[in-house]
Amino acid sequence: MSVDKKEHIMNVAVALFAEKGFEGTSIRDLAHEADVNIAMINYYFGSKENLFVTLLEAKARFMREKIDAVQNDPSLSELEKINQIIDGYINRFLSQPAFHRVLQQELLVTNREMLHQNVISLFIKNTQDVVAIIEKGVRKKVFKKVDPQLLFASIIGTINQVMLSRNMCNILMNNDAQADPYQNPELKTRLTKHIKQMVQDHLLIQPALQKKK
Amino acid sequence: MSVDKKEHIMNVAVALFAEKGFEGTSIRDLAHEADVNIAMINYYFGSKENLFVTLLEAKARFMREKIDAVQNDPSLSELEKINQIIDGYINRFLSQPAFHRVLQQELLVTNREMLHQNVISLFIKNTQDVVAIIEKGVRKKVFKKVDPQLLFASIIGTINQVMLSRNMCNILMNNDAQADPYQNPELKTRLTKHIKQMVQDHLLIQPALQKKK
DNA sequence: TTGAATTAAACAAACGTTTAATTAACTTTT
DNA sequence: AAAAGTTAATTAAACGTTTGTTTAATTCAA
Repeated sequence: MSVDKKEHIMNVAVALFAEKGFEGTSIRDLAHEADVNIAMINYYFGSKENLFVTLLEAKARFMREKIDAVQNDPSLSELEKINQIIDGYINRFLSQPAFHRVLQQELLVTNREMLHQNVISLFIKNTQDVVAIIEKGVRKKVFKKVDPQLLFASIIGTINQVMLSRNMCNILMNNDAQADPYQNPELKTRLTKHIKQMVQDHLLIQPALQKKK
Repeated sequence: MSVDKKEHIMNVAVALFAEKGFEGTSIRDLAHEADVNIAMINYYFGSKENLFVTLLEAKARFMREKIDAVQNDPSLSELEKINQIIDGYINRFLSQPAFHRVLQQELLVTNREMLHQNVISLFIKNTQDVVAIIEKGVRKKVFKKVDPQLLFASIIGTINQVMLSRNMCNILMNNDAQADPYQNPELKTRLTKHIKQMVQDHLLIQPALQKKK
């Protein structure tokens, strides 16, 4: 019963933080939206900031699995690994747009230093892993000599750009303004196809291979 | 005297909003940091929200020039136009990191609807123009059949990704943690080279042309 | 002397948090 | 199995701050 309620509060909190930001969301808002007493939030989480940290830690665990699995699979070529990582990111980001929004906000705002560092450390490991895969491909001469860090930035940045604003995404996708683009399976299809094609064009030495679709 | 002071307040406001967010910055903070009386902010701008709008409108004017100029230049090829637009975005974003951060925050937070719409409308026109250039290149068969909207998202998204967090950018660039990466000319060089190369690889039909560096 | 610029002080409202009292849910004792 | 005891969950109310904004008085410049 108590665990359910805690989780319920956290889910409402993600939605509100995503919409209004951390500072913009009051505990009274949150309590009202979650239909619990104001005091319950401090009772469960100690403080508003602690609720945020708890929330981050709980959700962030699900973020590392894919890359770990891909990295240690010897049967995959470097390009296949990159492609699977692209799939992984698209799936993860699109399936939790509210949480993703909260993370992005925390990256942009630098005055809550501890939270900021927490979020950044989530990204560092992933960056290093992906960069390592690209560099291996370059050494093997299956990839051109690219800028691995910035190519990673392009992959993530493309998805992030689409996730920046529901409104802007609808304009990009030619949807009507009220729609939720992240529920639309076409977005995932287009995103996946575009990013993979772009990365492949940029990485592969023999363009002939590209035709083997 | 009064114009100088107004501008001074706006400059301090951009810096504070960028660091702490709009809700996270109090008028007292701002007044103290700008070394003016608390009442002066409402005296000049009417309200905190109005200060924000004024700030947006004042800074956003500088954002449209480049694309307008490029778009109507008949001497440029489509690829040259794209390349110049890439230069334009990189220069603009890197030269005003604080303001850029404020814009991004406003895109992520959706509860101040009017401001949100204001920021979005800045991007729409640019998106449409760039998409039109790409589509023209595709019709002329100098470009492959790409996804113009998402390619634009990749260009902007790559720069945005690097601008997300000073801290994360330093990790990407192998700088020490305290440095200001946006002052480092190497970032601009790397970004420009990477994005242009990637876009070119993705767009151009004849890969032989790429070697003509 | 008139109007704008500037100030310190005060305003109500909203903020995160805490308190003290009450209810609910188990444990232990009889 | 009922009663007593114990801990946890929940509540309304209040706490002291801080918030954005306004007022009324004062200084400054033309």
